[in-house]
Amino acid sequence: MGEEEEECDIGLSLRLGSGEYTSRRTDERKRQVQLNFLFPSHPKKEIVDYEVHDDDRSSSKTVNQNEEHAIKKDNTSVNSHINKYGTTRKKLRLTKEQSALLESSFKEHNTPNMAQKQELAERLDLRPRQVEVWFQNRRARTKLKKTEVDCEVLKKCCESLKEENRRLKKELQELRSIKFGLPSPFYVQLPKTAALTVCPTCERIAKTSTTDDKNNMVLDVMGKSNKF
DNA sequence: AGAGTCAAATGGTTGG
DNA sequence: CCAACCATTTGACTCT
Repeated sequence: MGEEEEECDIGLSLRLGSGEYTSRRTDERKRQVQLNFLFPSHPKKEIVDYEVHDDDRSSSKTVNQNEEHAIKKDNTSVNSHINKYGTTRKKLRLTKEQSALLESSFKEHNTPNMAQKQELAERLDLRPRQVEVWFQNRRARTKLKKTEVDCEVLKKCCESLKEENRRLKKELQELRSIKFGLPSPFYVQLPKTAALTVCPTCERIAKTSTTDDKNNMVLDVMGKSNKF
């Protein structure tokens, strides 16, 4: 019949023919290479999606388990959408109990070792891979949250620096008007700060790090210029 | 309907 | 080289 069905059949036969599971990545990669070799035009993503439902990551027990969780929540919520390869990807919703236990163990250590994952998986009636994925996603969420917080802090910091900048500019204006004995509204634009900080006679560069220093410097310059 | 959430998939990087 | 991790993407599901 249709091309889609043919692809599905091919997928099934390959899936059943997978060898002994050694490691997630190496096995996946071996299959990917094999599939890419056999079907160079086959969409990569969907081949892998299809394969993933096979190995130890989704034993028949766990598929039933996932369905059970979904059914518990809502009988109609089990998604039976069938993709073009005849496979389904059901959305697992962790129960409150599962989430709570995962959360509490995350607080203890956010990167559990293999034995800890295994133990958690047994306690939660999940696969170790699911526990691993949950911790990965959880770390990502923590990091995202931290980034958001950091961003807020930086925004506030930026705002206060802007405010400080405005304040210093205003202060500088006032100091310049003091120098020329003009009231603030009659402020006259002077050369840039650098010119102000250098004494015209001795060419001494003044220190301008504090308000007092600036005041002293201005008074110093004024004192010298009075002698002219 | 579409935006948001989150488990899962995928590919890249890295330390041992 | 490989296991473990991370960043990003996908897709199922929920909420408004």
